[in-house]
Amino acid sequence: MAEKTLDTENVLGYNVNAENVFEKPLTAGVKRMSTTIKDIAQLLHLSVSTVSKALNDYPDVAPKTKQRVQEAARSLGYRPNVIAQRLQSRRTGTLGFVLWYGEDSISDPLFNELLISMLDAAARRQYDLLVSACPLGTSRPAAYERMIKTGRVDGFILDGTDRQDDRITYLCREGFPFVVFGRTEQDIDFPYVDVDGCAGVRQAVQHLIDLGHRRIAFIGLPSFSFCAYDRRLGYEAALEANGLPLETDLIVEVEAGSEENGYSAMIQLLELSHPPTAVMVSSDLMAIGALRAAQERGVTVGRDLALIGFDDISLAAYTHPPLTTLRQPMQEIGQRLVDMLVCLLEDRPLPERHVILPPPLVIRQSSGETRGGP
Amino acid sequence: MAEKTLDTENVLGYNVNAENVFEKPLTAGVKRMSTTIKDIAQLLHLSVSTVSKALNDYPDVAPKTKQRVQEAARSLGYRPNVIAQRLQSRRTGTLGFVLWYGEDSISDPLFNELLISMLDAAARRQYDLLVSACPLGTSRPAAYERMIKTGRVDGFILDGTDRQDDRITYLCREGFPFVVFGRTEQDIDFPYVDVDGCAGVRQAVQHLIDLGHRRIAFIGLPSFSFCAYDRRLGYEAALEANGLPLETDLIVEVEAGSEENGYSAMIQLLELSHPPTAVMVSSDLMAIGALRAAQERGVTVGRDLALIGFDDISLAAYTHPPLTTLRQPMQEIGQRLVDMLVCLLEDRPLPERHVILPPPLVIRQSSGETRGGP
DNA sequence: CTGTTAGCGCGTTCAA
DNA sequence: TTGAACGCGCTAACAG
Repeated sequence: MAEKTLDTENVLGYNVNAENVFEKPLTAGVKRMSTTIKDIAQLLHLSVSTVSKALNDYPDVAPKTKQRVQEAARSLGYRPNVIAQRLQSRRTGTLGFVLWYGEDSISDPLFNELLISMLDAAARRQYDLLVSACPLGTSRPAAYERMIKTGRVDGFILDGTDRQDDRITYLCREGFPFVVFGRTEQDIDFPYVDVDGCAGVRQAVQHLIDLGHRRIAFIGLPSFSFCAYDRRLGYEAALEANGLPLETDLIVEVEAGSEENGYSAMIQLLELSHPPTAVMVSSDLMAIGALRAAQERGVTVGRDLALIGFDDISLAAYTHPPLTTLRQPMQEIGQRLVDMLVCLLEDRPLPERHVILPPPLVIRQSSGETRGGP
Repeated sequence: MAEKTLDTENVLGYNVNAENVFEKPLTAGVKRMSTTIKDIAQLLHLSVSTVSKALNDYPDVAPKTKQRVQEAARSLGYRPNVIAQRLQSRRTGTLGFVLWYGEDSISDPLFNELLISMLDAAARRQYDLLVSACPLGTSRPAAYERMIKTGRVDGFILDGTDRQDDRITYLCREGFPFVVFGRTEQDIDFPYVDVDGCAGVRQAVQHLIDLGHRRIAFIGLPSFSFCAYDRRLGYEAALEANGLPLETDLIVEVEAGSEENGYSAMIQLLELSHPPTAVMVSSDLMAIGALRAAQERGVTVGRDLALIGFDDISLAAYTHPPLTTLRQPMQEIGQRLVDMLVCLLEDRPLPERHVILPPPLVIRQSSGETRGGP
């Protein structure tokens, strides 16, 4: 959202973030498209309530009328108006997802997969998914509060947790249903699905150690993010378990997981007087940047340098060399998030309140072959 | 959506696509969260309608009461219930977007940008965007029909048009509002935004010709897709304008714009007895695959071979060598689509009914420097 | 200026 | 077994 290429400008001079508490009512433009229960009732000389009951398969309707009604409905192409159903039932049948975007997170390659799997699972459960995009930097609880107060959604799916996450504090206090992709360090219990970044990275780094590496660097994300911190812990744990020293020179923390940041972090590592022989990178996009940096400096990844990423984005298999990485099973994650939230909303017991999935280590060529001693 | 990793399976055995015309009503679980107009009315000993009018700034309310009401509303954190507003106004305030996904289109890198810009523009106009994911292969008009009949949306945004597009035929016949990213060859007039793929590719190929290339290949998408065909026309036009022959050997059409397909198309071209010296590729993702193929075969892109992509995805700047490409201004496209549809919905005149944006040629290293004759 | 009445389309009492 | 009456929360027409 950097550039303002559009010439139509802020057409109404409308400022969404202003203290404009009262959204103006939707104006005019009435159009009738679909058939209603009333139409069927009139056609069949029945009462509206009988038709309604027939359509919803109530037991106290004569089988004959039930059939007549359903046939009429079918032939008229009747579909119940969800807005009316929602008002009546006081349930929106809608799951909310707020997409927090910054300059960099716009092209997050995993988001597509998460979105599609959530949409798919939601549709299967007869729910809509309402996605709302908000720029990072605005108050986060406020965005959720608005959706709650205006009655748009029944519950939320959150992702990208911070170690201390104000959204979770807020939603818990409100008692509004939600599930989370990710964990926090807060002393609050909430339902979540997460990938075990710590164990995954630990396994990956162990793999590097087993290959003979001793100077292993780490390129990570800002440690206020839970998963960033979690992954880093895995890195530290692996070193410690193998009696290797933790050298601060070898740890680079960047602001966002972009290609460019991976590139410059790698340059920084390569310029060290005693550069690492292996690098664990917290995201594939950054790993691709790191790959480019190495290539530019004449360092052959997979031979002179071992590199492991995180995510297993679709391109990871096609880099040069193909990227060893930890795979995030986004399909399963999205599906489970939706299933859990729907359980919550329908007062069904949750099979598992906390799901932690292991990210499988996908070994390709970037981590190289076994090598000699240090 | 290839794998079925989830063990919870089809929990209810519910089949969305079945002839299940009547969605079961949303069950139980009533919860009161927000304050209503009624609450304010009771608190202030006023009638509901007066409060409503005060909130909506009607002229026929005493300034004093208006202020009292607005203050009460503010302090109670009142937000109008959008569901009720929608039922009343018979407008959903919601734009619909159906995301058609296949195996490959899941990781379409441009979709993120389109989505965010649409969400952003919609929010600015006080509209929600309802995204619905449907697998390719199911009836397309049916998906839109369902959203219309159930009263979920006021209008649609379509993308990825075919030269003959059944969705457009359907929506036109229904007289339901929609705008399109892309054009068709049908004899129907509808509002659209599109990128001039023909002119863009023509310019790109001309650039290659100006660099001295004479054997220029084309890797394209299936020609039932409008933009695929459009781009190919640009390729052919450029050749013809320069008196170059059209050689069918040099044209490869793949099924989808994946990295792998770009790779194998490129391999096919390189194995020709008389391979091309330049290749115009219809998408960046495919161009990245083509890059890999060239590299693998020891062909140095930017020197031995010129390569141009299409899209300007964020990674295009970071390939090796950086990719010359035609940039699709997704921000502007998404914004314009939303603005146009909102105009339609609010019966405001459309500034432009047909918008065709030129895709700027972004010259990087993959197209190489000027070279000698053929 | 305010309040009463009506209705958006639906599901759900409770009488008949 | 059917239908009449009510309410979800809101806006809108009309009386007072």
